[in-house]
Amino acid sequence: MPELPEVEVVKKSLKKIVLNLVIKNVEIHNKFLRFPIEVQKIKKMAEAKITSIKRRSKYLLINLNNNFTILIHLGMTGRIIITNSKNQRFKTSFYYNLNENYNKHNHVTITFNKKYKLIYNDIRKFGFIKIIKTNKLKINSHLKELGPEPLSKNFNFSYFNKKILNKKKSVKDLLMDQNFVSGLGNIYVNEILFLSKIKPVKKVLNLKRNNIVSIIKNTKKILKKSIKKGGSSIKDFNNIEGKSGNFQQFFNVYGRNQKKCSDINCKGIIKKIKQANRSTFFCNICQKL
DNA sequence: AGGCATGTTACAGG
DNA sequence: ACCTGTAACATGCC
Repeated sequence: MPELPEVEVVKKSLKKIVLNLVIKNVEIHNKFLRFPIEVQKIKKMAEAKITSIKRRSKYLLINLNNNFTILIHLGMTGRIIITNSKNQRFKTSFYYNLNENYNKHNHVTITFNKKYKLIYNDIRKFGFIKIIKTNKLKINSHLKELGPEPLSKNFNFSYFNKKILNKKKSVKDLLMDQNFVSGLGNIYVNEILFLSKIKPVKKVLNLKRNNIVSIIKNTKKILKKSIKKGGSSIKDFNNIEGKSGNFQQFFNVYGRNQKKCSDINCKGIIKKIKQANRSTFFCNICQKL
């Protein structure tokens, strides 16, 4: 579920609950995530206080007052569950199919003062948790090569135009490249290219000025709108107010194979193809090469 | 049963 | 050295 808007919503939710709490205990139920958890290292975070919570791309950074940062990536199915002293879940969490079985995918439990708990749950275990020296974050291998945040001023025409020189890849592959722009994923890239009326297989060297302008504009627009709607969820996702993210109902192409183009003036049909092993959805008429 | 899934990265080959 | 594409990771759903 998590692309930039979902991680941003999780970050905002976390800030409201766990900021300034003190870690009292860390339990590892299963250390074999994308990268094995360094058990001793993470256990040493006991007694540290959370001083700030940030997001970079799809990564969450939980800064502590002991000069360390907990770096979390949610992968495809990672979610964070926060419970209070009565083990009641705050409605802050990614969760889907939270049936009686869900807690078999709880991998890490961090207990705070007030008996609040942060549980890292991840079905497919593509996510990870690492402990990094805060002053080494800039040279961390996950973060150092990342392109600009799509919502920042650094993601602008001159940056885009300069970066695509001599590139042979398709515009979809470009936008998926976290070193070009960081935080977009398969859903939002498909949606951005629909709004920009550009065929995902179009080569970047064939992009016109107005294509670039339109991609940048639509990227910012759709991400902002999704964050405002509480993110999207193919399954269930609740934000701190207990409302589900419902941005998915605004999808124009993602998951709409063979359906009519959502532009009422267009007679097109949504097609599904594969690019770089990922599904691409586009309207066969209004998205042009 | 087989294909598919919101992500990243190690590796092979050019 | 760079660039590009592919496969792999693990689990569940349809």
